[in-house]
Amino acid sequence: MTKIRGARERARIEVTAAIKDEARRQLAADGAAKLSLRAVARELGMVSSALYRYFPSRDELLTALIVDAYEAVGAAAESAIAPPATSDSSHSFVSLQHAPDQATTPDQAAATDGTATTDHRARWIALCSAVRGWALAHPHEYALIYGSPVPGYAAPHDTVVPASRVGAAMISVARDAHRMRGLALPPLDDALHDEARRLADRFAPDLPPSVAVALIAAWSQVFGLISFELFGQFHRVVEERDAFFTQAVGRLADGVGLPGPPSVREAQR
Amino acid sequence: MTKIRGARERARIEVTAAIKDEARRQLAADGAAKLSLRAVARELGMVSSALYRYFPSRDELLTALIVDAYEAVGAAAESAIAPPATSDSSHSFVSLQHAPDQATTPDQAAATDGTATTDHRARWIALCSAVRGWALAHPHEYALIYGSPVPGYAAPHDTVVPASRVGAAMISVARDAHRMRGLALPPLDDALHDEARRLADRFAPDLPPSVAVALIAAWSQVFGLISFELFGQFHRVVEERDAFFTQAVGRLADGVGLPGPPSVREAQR
DNA sequence: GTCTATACCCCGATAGAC
DNA sequence: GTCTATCGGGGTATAGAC
Repeated sequence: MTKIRGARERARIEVTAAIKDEARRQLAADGAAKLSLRAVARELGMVSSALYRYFPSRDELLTALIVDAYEAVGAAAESAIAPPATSDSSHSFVSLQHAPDQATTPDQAAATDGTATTDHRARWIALCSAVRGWALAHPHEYALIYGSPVPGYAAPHDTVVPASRVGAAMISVARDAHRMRGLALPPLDDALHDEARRLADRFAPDLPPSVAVALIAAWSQVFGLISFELFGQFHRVVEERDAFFTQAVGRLADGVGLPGPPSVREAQR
Repeated sequence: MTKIRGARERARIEVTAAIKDEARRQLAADGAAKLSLRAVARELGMVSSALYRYFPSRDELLTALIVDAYEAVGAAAESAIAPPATSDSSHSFVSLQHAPDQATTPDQAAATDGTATTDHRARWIALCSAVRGWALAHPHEYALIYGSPVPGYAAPHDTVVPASRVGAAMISVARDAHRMRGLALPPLDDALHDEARRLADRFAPDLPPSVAVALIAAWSQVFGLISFELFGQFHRVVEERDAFFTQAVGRLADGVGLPGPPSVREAQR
């Protein structure tokens, strides 16, 4: 299916990649709203009309960049929670190498060798740190998918599956914890009973409804932390950002029901 | 100081307001990155060069819009936590009327008549709901200040004080709770001891350091919830958004140490 | 699939008359 | 303070030759 058939196809794939690379470069300089086919073409030494053979419009190019970004951050999230290698087969190694840009923070490594009780929590923190690492490494692509919507651009349906990968990874961490009876049940407002059922049915059929609600909230809150850091709201406010982020997502893990080390529970109240 | 001196000044003020209004209208249509003085002038029946008498550049106009937006959302936040009227003086009434667009959610009204124990939590929820209400009513101005940074635009120092109003309001809720001994101490990672001290010294000198850290995290997480709702990530995911938001910020209140009703604590574990 | 040429739009900013 | 005119850029998209 993805097999390269001949020189023609190969060339097309390479040019397409070159166009997207240059477009990403321009994204960083001028933002998504001003992404222009002409400028991309100019920089590649092509003439603008030639680009239309690869992308039928500016919006299609934008869509390709958005999908790529969602796939990249999703891959970073997934590889951060990859099971600790069934064997050291080349397969799992490749999958780990798949997102070379992801940040491997010290905390992540430190947390990984914890006891079985803290394992799920460590995976959650590793996941969140990987997403943040990708975001810090690719701020403009992050802004493209998690920042303000691009005016006049309506995301086509192609984007919804890639967009769900990070959330799905979060759900799978909770699911694993639940399977191993390592999940505490978060409280749930009465007003959300129906919504919680619906959410669980639709996104996490094997999880308790209250966990589904807590997960969605935590999901948005992780990106709240990252967006504030990336968009400048933490400028001259938060300095030790690695530690701050790790503590914050650790507390979010509490909210989802992922157990923390005893020291945390002890300090409560 | 703000007294109108004559017809000339009055006219200038009115034209300035008209320009900003039209600019806000265009913000909604095309986004901040494409805000153009020419288009504003065209729509107002002026010629583009005339605008330069009011705003020396496009960026100055953008700055004015940003400051206005921060002031508006700050005012909404502040009036949501206004003390329950020392008397029914016209002053406090005016201050409450100052942000007519803020959402007064049912939850907010319901929570307000709780016991003294839940009072601080209710104020927190009211504050967050007011911010969300303003955001839903002014999505493009919200995107302007809390969305992706405008490419090529560097925020001048004039924006930092207005930008801090919502955060300051949150701090004041926690401060009031602390004064009345209604604040539980959140846990704090060892790695954050210094940072926590610094944050408390700088932004909330009368609050315990661990609360300062928790507040900053909660601050960013509230906007994470709002941004995900506004920027479309909750599309076909979260349906009952009022209730969802209220539950989520209620749980954030727990994280900051603002006491919740007994039912919540009971359900924990 | 790439090229030239073209139609028809947009912008920020300034000079200088009134 | 508003106007006309202008400089010097930018853009999307298509037609039609090669």
